[in-house]
Amino acid sequence: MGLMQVPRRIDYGLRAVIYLSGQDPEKCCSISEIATQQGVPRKFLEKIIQDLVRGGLIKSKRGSCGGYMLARSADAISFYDVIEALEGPIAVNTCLDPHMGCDQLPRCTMVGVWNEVQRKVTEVFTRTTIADLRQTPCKDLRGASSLSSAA
Amino acid sequence: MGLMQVPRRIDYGLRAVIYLSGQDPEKCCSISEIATQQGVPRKFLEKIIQDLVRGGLIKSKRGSCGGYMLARSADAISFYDVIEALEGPIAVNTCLDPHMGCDQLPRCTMVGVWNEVQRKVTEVFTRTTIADLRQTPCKDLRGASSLSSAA
DNA sequence: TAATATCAGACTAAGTTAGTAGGAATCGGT
DNA sequence: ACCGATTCCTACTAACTTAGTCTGATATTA
Repeated sequence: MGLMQVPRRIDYGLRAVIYLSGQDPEKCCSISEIATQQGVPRKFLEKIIQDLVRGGLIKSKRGSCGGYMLARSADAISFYDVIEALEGPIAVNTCLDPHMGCDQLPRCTMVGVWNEVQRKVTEVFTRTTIADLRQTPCKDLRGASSLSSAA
Repeated sequence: MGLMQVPRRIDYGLRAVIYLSGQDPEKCCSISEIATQQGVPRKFLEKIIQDLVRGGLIKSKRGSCGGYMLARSADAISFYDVIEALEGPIAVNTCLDPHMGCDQLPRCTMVGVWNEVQRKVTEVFTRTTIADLRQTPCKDLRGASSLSSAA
């Protein structure tokens, strides 16, 4: 079910970052707090957040009263930053993966399409920042989008 | 490797349909012909093409001198038609899947983003027809796209 | 030093993907 | 009527990925 579907890791990671963006910037939030607030399995979230720490998006403080906070302001963190820190670059088809390339390139006519899709997806994710997502009500967005996509 | 990557099935299925679109519309092409011409494992392609037959995109003729041909003209078959026949509808995140929905909807702020991405991807795939892909040289497309995306 | 947290790595169970194998049904030509 | 070519159908498998869990080490504060 669900072609081109984003993995749970990314959904969870984004939720965590969004949650942190809504907290006092000086406050440290523990894994348990984030996990319960966002409804994400605690141990799983722990690993995800580690990747975000290594990726430099989140700062951590160890020990008692430790926890996590954003490494920079929410409007300087894009959706794409989170996605890339967790799963690496987007590659809609293997032929766009710089490591592999297209085996039958001269005759292939699809690369242009994959490229266009990838560019559009990347554009949205790059343009959207975590700050954009803080307070927007969801019901309106969803109704509007699905109606306009149906039209 | 490769977030949001399209499965091989779809790549192979598209190649087959594109190949058929380049043949005489009355000619029946066998699996072996398509497979060797497009460099796709034969038995695997067999199953994929079956799905396209069931989806009504390809007509088949059994028996000796049998084979496959497009069920309708190439400009009436979109990329999306092939994709959907092989893998069902696109759902960028589970919360967009009508069966599941979003568990934490009132507080969720991401649905709008997923929706926008999905709409754009779907738009490209719906707009592009198999006929568009027949003769376009690939090198030009690729060079142009990657340059403009880098800019 | 005790409690509380992050950090690190191995492990697992279930599902998906990419294919293979073997054969039954069907058709054209002789 | 038969033979060869081909589609059609079902079951199977090996490798990989995903979504977690478990155990424990390390660092910090009180």
